[in-house]
Amino acid sequence: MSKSRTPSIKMVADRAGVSVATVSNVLNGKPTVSPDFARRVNDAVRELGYVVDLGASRLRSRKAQLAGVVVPDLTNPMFASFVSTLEHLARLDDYDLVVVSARNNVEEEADRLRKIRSWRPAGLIVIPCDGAFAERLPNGFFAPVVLADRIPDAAGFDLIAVDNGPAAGAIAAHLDKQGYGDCLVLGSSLSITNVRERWEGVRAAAGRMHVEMLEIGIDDVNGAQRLEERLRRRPLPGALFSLDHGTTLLTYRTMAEIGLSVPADLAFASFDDMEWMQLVAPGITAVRQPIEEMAEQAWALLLRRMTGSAGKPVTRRLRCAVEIRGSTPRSPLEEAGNTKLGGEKWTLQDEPYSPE
Amino acid sequence: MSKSRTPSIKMVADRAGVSVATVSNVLNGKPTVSPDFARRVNDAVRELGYVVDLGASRLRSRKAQLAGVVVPDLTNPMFASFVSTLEHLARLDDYDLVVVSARNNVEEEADRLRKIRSWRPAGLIVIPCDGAFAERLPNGFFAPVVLADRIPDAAGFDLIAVDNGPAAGAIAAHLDKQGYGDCLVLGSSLSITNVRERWEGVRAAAGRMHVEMLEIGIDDVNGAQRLEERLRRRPLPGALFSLDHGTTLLTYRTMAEIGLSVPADLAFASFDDMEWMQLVAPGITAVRQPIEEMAEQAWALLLRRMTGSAGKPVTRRLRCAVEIRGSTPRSPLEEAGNTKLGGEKWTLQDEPYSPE
DNA sequence: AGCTTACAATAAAACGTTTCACCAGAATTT
DNA sequence: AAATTCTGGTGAAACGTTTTATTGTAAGCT
Repeated sequence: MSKSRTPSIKMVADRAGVSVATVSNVLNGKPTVSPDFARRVNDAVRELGYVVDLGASRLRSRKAQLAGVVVPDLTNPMFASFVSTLEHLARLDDYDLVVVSARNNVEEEADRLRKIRSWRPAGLIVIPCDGAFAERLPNGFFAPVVLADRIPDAAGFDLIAVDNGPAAGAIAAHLDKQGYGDCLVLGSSLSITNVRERWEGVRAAAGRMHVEMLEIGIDDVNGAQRLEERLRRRPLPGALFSLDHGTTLLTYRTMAEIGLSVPADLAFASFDDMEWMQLVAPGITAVRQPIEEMAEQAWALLLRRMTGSAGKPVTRRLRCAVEIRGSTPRSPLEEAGNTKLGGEKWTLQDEPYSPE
Repeated sequence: MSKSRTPSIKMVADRAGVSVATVSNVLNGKPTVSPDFARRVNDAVRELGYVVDLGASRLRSRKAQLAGVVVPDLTNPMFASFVSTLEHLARLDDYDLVVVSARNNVEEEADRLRKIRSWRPAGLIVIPCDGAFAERLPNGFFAPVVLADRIPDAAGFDLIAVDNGPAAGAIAAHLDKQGYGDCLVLGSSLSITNVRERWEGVRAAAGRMHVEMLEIGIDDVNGAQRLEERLRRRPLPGALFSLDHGTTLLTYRTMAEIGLSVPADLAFASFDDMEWMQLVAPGITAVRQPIEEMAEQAWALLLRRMTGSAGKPVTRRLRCAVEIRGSTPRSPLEEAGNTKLGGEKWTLQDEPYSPE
């Protein structure tokens, strides 16, 4: 047997009896090649099972067709579906994607960003771990960067996000209108800009309802304990509003462990709508983010930037939908048993949102 | 301003006043370099913000330090956490990962496999879409391949999977022992080898319980309709056992829409334990797969193969845990109200499993 | 018939690295 | 002091491509 290696363009050229340049021309669809030669090359390619070496190809041609994606956590279903959509879109435009997760860790994110430069991507889509993203971006990074979902402290970035404030405000207004006197707002950390925006949205729209915020961190045992203590103290708040996915999970589990029941003991709403929230009874009132659309817009924008469109940084806010379900019934004191699955769907009206 | 480009090793060499070779030696920690020169090089690297070009580096050194990962669907939480674990492990061993999703599509998987060769990975970890994986692996592929989770029809692959048969059998035995007379087993498709193994495990362990299988496909409206029709027909089966995540989701939602209640109308169990299954009331009896361990074993095995360990293909079966919860109470006819959240945990005994 | 144009194919340079062979000088041995 | 071995450093080749410039040949024009 021949000492087989993965075949190179040279081996193809030899086998087809042509020059390397001709093989390259055929493979890249250059028009100046006769049908006869093209056939011979294609045959050789097929017989050898040749595929181009991306590294070498990119090195020489200096065109990347490669984008990097950095997300805080792949196991979060929101981000997973964000990545999955991006992957699909990128493929349609003939781009490759290098995806990395920061595992909810700021230093790891910085590390990944440094590392991803080695790939020489033509652009980057990043969902940053927190607002201080700008500090972690390597200084000599030239490729365009589009941020998504989470809002950076510093200006000057392209940004595709959702209207956190108004959407959270819609939930607060809903709770207020239903007659809840006070609402305990829960979130991982106000250092995450989204959580901050949501909390501010709640305060702005709370009306007569008294609101209060409790930060419980990410995977933080102390935070979890503070939450449990609060839920064991009496009187309970009339409603709970959890501002992010991780917090919602923890809160809901804690309530179950303590034996609190929704909505009899308190109402419950969540930012981030997950699949199971319409499977539990009663369904959980939640803000649903247009995650696929976010991916689409982010990709479209990055693609424009990668193909040379200059211009001022763009900020776009996408509109969330609010799903009203059984966990926040009209009047918590009088009728506490509306456990109908699912619920009416209420969409934010189309009012313009102007960031900053 | 200088016409800045992303800095190359040559620019570093110029700035440090040394040769390119020396820069390379410093960067790769070659011992034969004086502290003084090393410092100068490191300074220049820092000032320029230089990072190596992975493509060029790999091209010349011919050592890849790169592995590919192909999963059927990133939005499936199981696979997402599989990938996330792999990513972490790979980083610890200084490997890069290229992750792609086949989006539950056999042709797309074939396409991705072809494409991923262009990266010249040193190895591949694949969770195949179905058993016919071998046909889709490009013929001239030399790097080692480790399959995970799903069992291929053809032999000759390294494989890390779970003990589908025994685990599913344990659920069937449990249902039988609880006195359910018949069980409708649901799954996406028997063309997925896991589903087949599980179904066979059920049949082998069903005892006196009558079992029947219904395939409902993946995102298949006809299948969904067949399921709904069956659930509207009377008499209902005593128990439902769903063999994969997607099917569980669909089934549970359909039951809710029809107005069937668990476990009053029928018992319900699932292969694949998801977070929400202990959040709903009653909790859902489920088989929990050791997904992180699967990733660990797959990586360890691939790493061995990539670093030259030859030898016969290895098959390893990991043991699943069975979580008994309120959805499959002891006696469905007499006591139909045990809706306690959570439940006792039952682990498979440590009997050897031989996959021939 | 001569002279330009157009075409098809190729040789060779280049991309950013790593590695190999080599070299000058210092340190050691004889 | 001459001969040898180390030592720390460098020039140039090589990796697998794409691209540019160049060649040889056939066709089109006076």
